[in-house]
Parts: sequence; C-alpha cells; structure tokens
Amino acid sequence: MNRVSIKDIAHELGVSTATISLVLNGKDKDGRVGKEIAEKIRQKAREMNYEPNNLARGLRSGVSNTIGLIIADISNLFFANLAFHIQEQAEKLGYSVIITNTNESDLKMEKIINVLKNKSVDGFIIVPTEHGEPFIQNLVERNFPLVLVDRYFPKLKVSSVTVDNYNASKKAVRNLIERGCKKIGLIIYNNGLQHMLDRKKGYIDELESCGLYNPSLIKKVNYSFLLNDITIAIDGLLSIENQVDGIFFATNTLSMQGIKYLMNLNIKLHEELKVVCFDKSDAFDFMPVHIPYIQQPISEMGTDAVKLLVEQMKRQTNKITIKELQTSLIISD
Amino acid sequence: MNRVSIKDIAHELGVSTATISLVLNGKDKDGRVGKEIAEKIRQKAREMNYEPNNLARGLRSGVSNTIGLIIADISNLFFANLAFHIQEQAEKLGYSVIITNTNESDLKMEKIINVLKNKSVDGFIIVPTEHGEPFIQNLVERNFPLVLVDRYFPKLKVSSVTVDNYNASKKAVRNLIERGCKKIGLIIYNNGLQHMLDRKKGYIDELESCGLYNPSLIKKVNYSFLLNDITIAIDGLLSIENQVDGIFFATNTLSMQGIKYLMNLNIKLHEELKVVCFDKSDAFDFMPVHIPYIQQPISEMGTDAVKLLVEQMKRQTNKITIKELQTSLIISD
DNA sequence: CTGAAAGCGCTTACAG
DNA sequence: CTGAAAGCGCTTACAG
Repeated sequence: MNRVSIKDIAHELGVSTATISLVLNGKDKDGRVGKEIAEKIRQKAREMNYEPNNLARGLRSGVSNTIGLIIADISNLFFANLAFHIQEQAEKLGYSVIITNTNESDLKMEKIINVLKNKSVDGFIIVPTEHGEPFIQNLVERNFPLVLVDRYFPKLKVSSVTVDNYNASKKAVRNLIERGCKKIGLIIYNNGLQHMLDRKKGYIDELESCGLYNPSLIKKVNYSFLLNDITIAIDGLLSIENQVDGIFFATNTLSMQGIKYLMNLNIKLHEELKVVCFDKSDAFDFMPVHIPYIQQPISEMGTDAVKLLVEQMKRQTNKITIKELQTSLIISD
Repeated sequence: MNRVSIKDIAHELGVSTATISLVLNGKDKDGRVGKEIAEKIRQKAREMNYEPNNLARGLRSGVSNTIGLIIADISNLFFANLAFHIQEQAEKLGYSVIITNTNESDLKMEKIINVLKNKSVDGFIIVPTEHGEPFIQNLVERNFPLVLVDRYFPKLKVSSVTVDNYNASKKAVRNLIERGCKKIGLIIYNNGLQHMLDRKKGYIDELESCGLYNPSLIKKVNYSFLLNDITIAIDGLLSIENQVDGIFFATNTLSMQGIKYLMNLNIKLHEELKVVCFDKSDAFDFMPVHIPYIQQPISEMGTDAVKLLVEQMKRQTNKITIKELQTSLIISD
C-alpha cells in the first residue's frame, strides 16, 4: 500500500528525481534527456505502478487541470444533462471536472467556492444561486477563471453562456397567439434571477405588441413551495375573472408540476387550454397531445462554457465574452 | 490577487507559522497557545482574508476530507437523486463530495479512479461499470476506503449498499400473478452486472414456484441500443406465439422507453396488459392509469453508503459490511 | 506556552 | 545531457 514516489524510482535507477519528472511529463524531447535512460524510466515507472501525486504536483506547479462545476440542482434533468456535456468537452481538452451541487443554497455555493478555489481547481463553471452575486463578484475581483452558465448577473464583468431568454419567451407567446389565444397566462418563479426577468419581459413585450397584455395573468411561484403554489397559480388563471385560454410555463419544473395539475383537473390540453413550456420533459412523450416547448441547445451551452473557460485558464485572453445562444420552438417531434 | 499564506500572517504578527497553524486548526485548546495571541491570530487571519491551501494541507497531512463519488450515468434521475443524498449526508459529517460521471464507460471509470485516488480524495463511493471489477479489485488490494452502491461484485471483499433485488423482483412478479397474469414477460438489460442477474433470478424463481416460468418470455436489451432493442423486445412479447398479459420492466430506463412504445401501440395498460416497473418515473404521473413500481430507499442508500465509508476512512473498522436494503411495491400513490 | 526545522512529493530554474 | 537544490504551503514531532 506504500505509494511509489518519484524518489523511489530515482533510487532504483540511480538517477535524479528531476530527470524522472522531465521524462514522465513528456518534456524529454528536444534533447533534454538521453533516449535509453528515458525509456528505462518509463519502463520502471510502469513496473512499479507509479502514479503521480496530484496534490504535490498542483502545489508546486500551481495547476490542477481540473474544472470546478457548480450547479444549482443536480436532480433537475436540465442541469444533469448540462453537466454531462460539460464533462465530455472538458475531457476532450484534457481537463477533469469536479461536479458539485448547491441545491439552490447561497450558503452552500459560498462554501463550495471557498473549498475548491484553494487550488483544487483552476477555474469554475457556475450556475449561480439567486443571491450568489457577491461570491461571484469576489471571484471576479481575484481574477479567478470563471464562466457563468444558464444564469448570469448583468452588472458583473464576467463571461457567461446563456440562451436568449427574452426572445425565447417572445417566440413561445407568439405561438400561443397564432394558435388563437387571447388571454395568455404566465407561470414563473418569483426569484430575481436575471434570466427569469428576461423571460418575463419577453412575455410582456410580445403581448403588449398586440394589446393583449394583462399584468394579473402573471402568476409567481416560490421555488420552495412549488407543489402548493403551482395549484394556486393555475386556479387563479382558470378562475372566472381570468379564464385564460393559454399558459406559458417559464421553466421545466413549472411545466411538469403545472401540467400534472392540469391533468388532475381534467382540462383538455389544446382544446380547452393551450400551453407552451420551457424545456422538454421526458413526460411529454406520455401525454395524449404534443406539448410545444422551447428547446435549449444544452450541448452547445456546455461546450461553449468549457471553451471560454479554457481560454481564460490559459490566459489566452482577458476579455469578457457574453454568449447568448438561440433557442428553438419545437411544435412536435 | 496574491494569495495570503500562513507565513504572511506569521510575518505580520511576529509569531511562528506553527502557532498559526495550531490556532487556525482549533488545536490551541488544552493550553497549547496563549489566549490573547490566539485571538490576535484569528483576528488577523480574518482581516487578511486568509484561506488555507488545501493542496498543501492535504499533501502534508495525508487527509483531504473529501469523498469521491463515481456514478455511472448522471442523466439518470435515480443516480442524480442518489448523488444528492450522498452529498447531504457527507456534508453533515464534515466531508465534501466530488461527483464524477463514467457514463457507463469502464475506461472512464479507470481514469477517474486514478486521477482522484492520488490524494484528492480520502475514499470512494462508486456505482461501478459493467467490466469495472478489476479497477475496484485494485482499490481493495490497496486498502483504499471504498463503498459500492447500487451495484456490487459478489466475489470482491468490499463494502456495499444495495437493495434486495432478488426479492424486489419476486414481489413485482407476485403482484402481476395476483392480478391474474398467466404469461409474464421480463424486459431486462443484457449486461452481466450482479444486481441485474439478481433481478432476473427473482423473476424466474417466483414464476417457477407457480409453474408459470417460460424462458422465452425473457427479453434482453442492449443499453447502447435501448430505443431499438426495446421495440423488438416488446414486439416479441406481444407476438402471436407469446401473447403475454403482463410485463416486468427491470429498470427505470427500460420502463420509460417500454411504456412509451406500448402507448404508441395503443395498448391499454391494465386492461390489455399489466405492467410493473423498477423505480418510479416522473412520467408516471402523466399516465392515464397508475403504474405499480418497486420503490428503492434512495435516501437511505445514500446515507448508509456515506456512513460506511466514513467508518472506513476513520479506520474505526476494517470489516466489510454488505448492506441490503428492502424495497417497497407501490401500487398507487 | 512558543519556535525552529523537517518533510509531504513534486517541478523548475540553475549550474555544470 | 544530467544532478543538486530550492521551494510550493502547510502540519507535526521535537526542543526548550
């Protein structure tokens, strides 16, 4: 169980640790180390089952080749998929990924950042929590390589990869209008995250442009009381005074619970009520009718986030890149 | 951006680094360090925004207080939830969790283990891949703290937390029999993982005990060709020569795709065909009928795995604990 | 009660 | 082409 170190190999071979390090890191080209001795070292290392100690390497070189991914809710399939794509791309570029989960808690995000930034990680990709701005700000001030994804803080000078939430919303609402809806409700989280505000703005602007906007048709849901709030929101939209004929659900968790409740109420989708969702859910495949939804380019989001981060980590650039990807409205698959 | 080290504080305060370390690690009780100086150190550390370098600490002390969690498919909600519970429990016990995803690739699992075990991590919780036994074996030989979860290798002397898959299957099949099924099919993955074999065995034994077993009603699906294979499997079970009246889906991914296909075929669940699934899917809530399913105690699995691992890491024990948790058959929620 | 010093396992100028 | 040595930032016996 005693770990093999570079010193052990050096001792066995009667050669210096410096030479071993050079060879094992592939820096023995350009005539730095003799060919036979390099081969002997590689041979011996394999034989002795040598594995470099990443802590020592990181401590000395200041580089860990590891990306810290901080997501807000790992049990949300959107984020799970995003994590998957980020990992794939990172691996291609030679980086490992450490995934951590804040469960939407600002406190946890702060803790995780503090633990990881102390050299376990060369850079961060973060889906920030609602009140996490100061912690992000802190990383920015320290010049720590960082890319926000999915969510962003408009006031911070930091690279981000998001979708064009404003136009996604407009598209969704436009679809409902085209299908004949006159009274279109919005169900959205009541948090202050910018991407949520963008989605609301898109909804409002699109409706206003046709004179259909009515503020009382916006229903806000508290993330912590999703199951309860969603029924209240829907009941409100369907009530006598409102009687909406269309609903736009602004996130996938809202869609899931909302549609579930609509089915409980025996509302006939399409006929009695038209809906559009943000993100696809697996459950849609089990529905009697097709549910139109806004599709985010998850794979591209992940890939782009990694690319931007790697550029920063390699100090190829200090410039801030704000990437806004376009969504598609999927009517039926 | 220059990081503050213990030396900087020592310099500022005209005190030794040893004293700083003692105080900052809370080892200044039992009269080791004077009260005023301890307070001054804590004060200064806060003031200077000191953050310990985890690499240096880990390198010196040999302890990282971090658990490496290796799961097989992060986009599978079962594993995502498991990861969530593991993280919660670990945090309670003072450990951080690094989540990594093998995407069912043995090669990736090997790589991840090699990267993490070199001191980034004090112990592993692993959902192993199909042919990952040798890599697990290797960790066992090195006495590396380790707990397998969900899946296990019966030949290896290693702690594990799984469910009683055999009896879970029996329960599922028993339910179909009690509901009047005479020809019960099984749809299962064709891999050699023991938990999968256990599920198959339970199915076979339960049917044999009532003289209903028919080997040709077992249909195997290749994980990589899920979408294609599942249609073939179901077509086979529904064909003239078989005409099953019940199907047991042995995993949640099989259930999802299988039921989706059954709906495409316009099969009336319950009336024309009865099914039982392993694990619940969110989609069940959207189905016109209730789908009975085997419920695994995910939270307990996660909690127990962490507890077993922590015992090992603290060297409180060297004994192997094989924990097999019971499942419940949920008829309707 | 406190400090000087060794050492964890590497990498990297530097000297030759 | 190769080695001796410093040093990354800590922790931990040891000495006093």
